Amino acid sequence: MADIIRVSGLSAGAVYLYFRSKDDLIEAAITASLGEFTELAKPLFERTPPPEPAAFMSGLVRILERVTNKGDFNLKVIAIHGWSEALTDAKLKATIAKSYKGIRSRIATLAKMWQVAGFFATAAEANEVADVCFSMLLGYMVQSALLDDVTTASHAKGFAALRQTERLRELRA
Amino acid sequence: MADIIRVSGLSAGAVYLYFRSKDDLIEAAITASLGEFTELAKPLFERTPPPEPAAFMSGLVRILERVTNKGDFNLKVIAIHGWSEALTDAKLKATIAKSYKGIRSRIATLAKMWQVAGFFATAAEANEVADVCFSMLLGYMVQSALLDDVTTASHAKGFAALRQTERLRELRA
DNA sequence: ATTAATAAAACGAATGCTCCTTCTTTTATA
DNA sequence: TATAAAAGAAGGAGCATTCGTTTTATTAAT
Repeated sequence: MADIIRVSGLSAGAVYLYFRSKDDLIEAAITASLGEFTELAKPLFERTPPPEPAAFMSGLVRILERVTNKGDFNLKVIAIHGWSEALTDAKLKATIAKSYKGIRSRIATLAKMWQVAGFFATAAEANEVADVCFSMLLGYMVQSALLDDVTTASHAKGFAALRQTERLRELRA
Repeated sequence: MADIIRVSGLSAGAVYLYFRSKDDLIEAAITASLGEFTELAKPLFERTPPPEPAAFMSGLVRILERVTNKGDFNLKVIAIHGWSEALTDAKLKATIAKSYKGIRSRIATLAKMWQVAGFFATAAEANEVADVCFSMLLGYMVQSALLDDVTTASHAKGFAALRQTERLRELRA
C-alpha cells in the first residue's frame, strides 16, 4: 500500500476514495491487466488465416511483454504477487482461474485448427497442447521477473526450435 | 508464521530456536526443496544414453510433483509465495536465481546432446530451448496451484505432442 | 534403582512494530 | 456558498519476535 500510495501521488486517505480496501485494489489491478491482455490478444486469436504455432506464440509473448512492461514499472511483479495472494484469497483465485482458463481455451481452439492444418498429430489432445503453450507464457513471466535474462525473442525462438527437428529437415530434403 | 507454528506442533517460541527469523525460515524452506529437487533430478540428467526430449520432460515434471506434493501439504504454494517474497528480498531472489539458472543450464547441456542426436536443428540455440523447457516446468507449478486441473501426465503428453507433427508422419510414411 | 543436579528444549503470554483503514480538517471547484 | 476531492495524523488490528518460566531430558552420585 505504501508503494501504491507513493506512486499514485495521492495521500493514503485519497486512495481509499477509489478502492474500498487493499483486497479490492488488488482485485482491480489484476482484473485490469488481464482485461488489457485479453483485449490486445484478440486480433491474434481471430486472425484469418489462423497464425502458425511459432508465429502465434511469438505474438502472444510479445503482447504479454507489452501489457506488463510499463516503462518504469513492470506488471509481472503484480501478477506474481497476485498468484501468491490468490493462494489465501478464494475470490482472487477464482478471478484469476476463470480468466486464465479462458485464455487457455482460446489457445485450445487454435490448437484444433493447427491439427486440421497438419501442424500437430490429430491423435494429440488439443487441450494438453494448449496447457503447455500457456505454461510457456507463465514460465516466461517468472523467468523475466526473477532471473532477468530472458527476452520475448529468445523465448519465441526457443519455442520454434522445439518444433524443428534435424530429422524433419533430412526427411524433407 | 501462525500456520507454520501450528503445523510444526511447536510453540511460537520453540520455532525461533530453530530459525533466527521468518526470513531465515523462508530461505531455509526454499533452499531445502530446491536441494531435494536437484538431488532427485540428478539421475535423470546423468542417464546414459541421455533421455529423449519427451521422456526427459515427462521425468522432470514427475520429479517436480514428487518433491512438491507432500500428501496433505503442497510445496508449490511455498514456491509461489517464495517468488513473491523474492521480489522484495534481494537475498532470496539471488538464492532462487542461482538455483534456477543451475537447473536451466543442465537442461541446456542436455539440449546440446539432443542436437547432436538429431532431435533439434543444430542451428537452434540450446539455451533458448532450455529456457522454454524450464518455462514449462514453472508454468506447470502455477497452473497446478491456481487452476487445479493439470496433471504430470497431461503436461508430458502436451509437450510430446508439440513435437509430433502430422506432416512429419506423412513425410516418414 | 533412586535421587539430585545440570542442561536443553519448549512454552505462551507479553511486546512492540508494521501496516491497513478511518476520520476530521483543509483545499479546490462550481 | 455549497459540493467534491484530498490530506495526513491517529486508530487499531494483526503479526513477528522476545523472554521469563516451566517442563523435559541427561548425567552423576548415593
